[in-house]
Amino acid sequence: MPEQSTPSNSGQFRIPYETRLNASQYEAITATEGPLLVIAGAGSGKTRTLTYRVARLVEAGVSPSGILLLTFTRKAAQQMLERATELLDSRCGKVAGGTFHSFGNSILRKYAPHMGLAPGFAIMDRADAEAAISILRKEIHAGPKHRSFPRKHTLANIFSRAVNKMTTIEDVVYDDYAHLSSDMEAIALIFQAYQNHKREHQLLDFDDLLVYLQQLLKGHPDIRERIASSYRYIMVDEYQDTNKIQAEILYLLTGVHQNIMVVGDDSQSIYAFRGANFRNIMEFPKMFPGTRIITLEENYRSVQPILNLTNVIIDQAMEKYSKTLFTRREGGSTPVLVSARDENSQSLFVVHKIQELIDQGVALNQIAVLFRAGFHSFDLEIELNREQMPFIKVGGFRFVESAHIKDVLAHLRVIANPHDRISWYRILLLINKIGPTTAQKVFEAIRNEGSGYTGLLTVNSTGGALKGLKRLKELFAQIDSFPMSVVKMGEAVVKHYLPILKERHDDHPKREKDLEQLLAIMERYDNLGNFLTDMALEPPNTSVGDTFAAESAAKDRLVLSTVHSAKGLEWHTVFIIWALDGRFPSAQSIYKAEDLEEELRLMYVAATRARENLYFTYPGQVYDRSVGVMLNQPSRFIAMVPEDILEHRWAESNF
DNA sequence: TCACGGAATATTTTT
DNA sequence: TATTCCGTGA
Repeated sequence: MPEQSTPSNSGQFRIPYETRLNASQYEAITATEGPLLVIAGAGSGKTRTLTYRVARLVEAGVSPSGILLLTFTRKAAQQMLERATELLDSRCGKVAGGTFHSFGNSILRKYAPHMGLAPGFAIMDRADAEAAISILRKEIHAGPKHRSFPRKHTLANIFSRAVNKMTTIEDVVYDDYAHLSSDMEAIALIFQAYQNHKREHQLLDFDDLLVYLQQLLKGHPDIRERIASSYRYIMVDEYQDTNKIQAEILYLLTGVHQNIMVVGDDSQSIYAFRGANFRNIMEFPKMFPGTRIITLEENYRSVQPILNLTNVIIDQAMEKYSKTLFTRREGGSTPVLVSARDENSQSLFVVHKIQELIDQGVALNQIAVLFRAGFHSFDLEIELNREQMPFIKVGGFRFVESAHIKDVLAHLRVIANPHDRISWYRILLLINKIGPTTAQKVFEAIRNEGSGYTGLLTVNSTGGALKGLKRLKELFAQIDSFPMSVVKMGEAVVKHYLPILKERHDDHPKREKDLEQLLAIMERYDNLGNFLTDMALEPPNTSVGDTFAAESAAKDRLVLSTVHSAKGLEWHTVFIIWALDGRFPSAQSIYKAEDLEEELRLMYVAATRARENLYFTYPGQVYDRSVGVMLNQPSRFIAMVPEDILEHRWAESNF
């Protein structure tokens, strides 16, 4: 019962919380009742605070299943709960934790019928959504064609933005895509068609998980009460990156008790493109009157010279809660800005410097190279391979997005949901002599059968497609004939798919290894639906290639990461490459103050990852064809920083 | 109806 | 830089 959880004497606790935390952190973990906002600067022990708070609540006797910890990735939640388990005991592992999306998923599975959904609804990832939009786009936009009608990718962005900001398609187009306003009607029509499509096929995209959850809570007071009272203590990490729907969900969830704690740093808000609004954090006290605010300003991560620089960076922001980080960590060297002749010389500089660091005894996995966009590391990856330096790449183009993985997943998805048109198309188009028209016909036959992929058997194929279709039929007949474990189904599909893989991709040995990895993951599942949901909702974050295998084992590898994927992490030494004006900030962001501001925060996030050493590098003389200019200036966020805070150097030309 | 080749074109970031 | 679009030949 809640009364138990507000003990005033710390004597009953086994863990000496007060000595393990600083005064502000301790205040944050003991203020368990009522709304609480923690403004936590970079490296100020945010994760530590959350972890200890979970442990203390559990130690105080709160039922673990009554605690909800919402984080940005499932991994973040897992790590915090593991850490809490180490601190206290295994009860902490029973705390409910995950992302807003995964929370939405689990609640909706339970209450699906109340929302007119089948409990077995499927989740569409971004690629699925775009594929569906593409089909609808062609149907609706069949009329007079002009070249600049938005692509599926742009349409998906517009739709998602409107949903996450809880506004209309019209508003989004006028505000953010003004050049498309002449296509307003068609865009709105496609959006309607997309919504209908999802409804008809029992499909939910990422945004729907939030929308349906919000509607469920809002429209069903009885259910809301039940859920709200089952989670007595709610904690939210990275609150600066939540959007309006998420804020509303929290509001609805905490109506009963108001025991909500959110942690965040407005200076680290970097997901506006996804509808996140850093003002959420400033509005929290208005949403929850009586909010207690605690600020964590002591930085435990970086040495003073690094903080000097990061403070200069963030001082350029127009709008922020003011806080100044300080550290007691002494020594450390001044961050360095390195000019390189071209991209390759930048890569060589980084490789060379890393070798130096290793010689000095720095572990490879304590070094990270960060960049604005996934492809910025291509050249460096080539050099790393040449030097046989092991690395793992996080962010950018991912494992599950690669064609061969998607192909295999599509086969599994139609087993789980025979009405999955997108996956059927994908499968059928893999077969020689089958194009869109034939695929359409086959799909109609399957749909008319109703009872699932047995409909495939009714297709009497003609012409060249015969052979391929026969193989496909055999595959499904085999899977259908007797119950199989998830991984056995996977093996059957892979066996069927291998000849196709070999024919279509000249680099098939590499891709074959990826498929083995996929099978290894499947072994952990005993339910196909759960496997597919996880692959959509929480796919492995690492990029393609054999690096993937090592996800669990903490191997000694260099980390390459997008800045977004580096959020919350830290390393001994950090390199920020492509710190070139026009790349970081990106060229398309410099026209809008808002966008530029987000780039600035992104640079701040990147720089605050470093504990001891921080290097910025940029290649001179890069031609940007999209803008038609030569880029040769360092990022405007650091260009004017004086030498005593940021040392300027040239990469030696013999690299 | 499919497959292929050339031209246009838009370019992060992620649940 | 790769994807996506569009026209042509089989």
